[in-house]
Amino acid sequence: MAVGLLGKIIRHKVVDLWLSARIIETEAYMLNERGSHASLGLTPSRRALFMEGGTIYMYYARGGDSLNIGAAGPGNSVLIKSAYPVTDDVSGPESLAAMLRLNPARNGQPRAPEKLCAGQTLLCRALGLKVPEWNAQTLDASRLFIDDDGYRPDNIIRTTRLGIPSGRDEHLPYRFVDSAYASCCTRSPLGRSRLEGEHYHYLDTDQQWRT
DNA sequence: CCAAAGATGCGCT
DNA sequence: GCGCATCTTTGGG
Repeated sequence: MAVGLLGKIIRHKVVDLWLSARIIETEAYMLNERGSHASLGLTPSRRALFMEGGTIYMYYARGGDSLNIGAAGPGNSVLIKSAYPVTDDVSGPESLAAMLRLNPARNGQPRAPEKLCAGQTLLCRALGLKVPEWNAQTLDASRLFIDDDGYRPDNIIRTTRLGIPSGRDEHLPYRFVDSAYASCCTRSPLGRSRLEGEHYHYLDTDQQWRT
């Protein structure tokens, strides 16, 4: 599911505008694995992780709102980590302008489009997604949904998730990035001194096709 | 009630 | 790559 969401467009309606962004980076989290919130057990703030597949789980990460979509099976979910703003027939220039206003840089200046949704909390800010409004809710074609315009990533990078402390299954290769947008994700996996085969892999075409 | 710990972001080097 | 701001959740006293 984390791979399948790459390239899809997430759309959120704010007042009378659809705000849209293409998903370029995702991470998978599983119930039976130490990196996930679900593995910490069922509490009121984590209840959405144990609801029906498709339920939205939002939580605060270091002060900002973060978006997950529940997968099949209790406790499994996909964290939407970064995206790239989309302007098309549904979201015109005024939608992009609204996103820029919702997520200005710290100094108040507008961000470059490449940086507007380059992180899990930045994405939520740009799309106007808030924990109190969307946690434990379901997708809704009239307000928030995942769209498919036919785009498919040519190459997908598979690597380890960010921010997982050691001893918490930090080695699991559950982070996925559309390589065409690698420079616009949370942190590029393709830095100098990052080696293909050691720090990251490209997903087999075979594996990509199956998803 | 308080301290500590995050599935982070930013600015600086 | 590192330090620091940030703010909610959680668990212990």
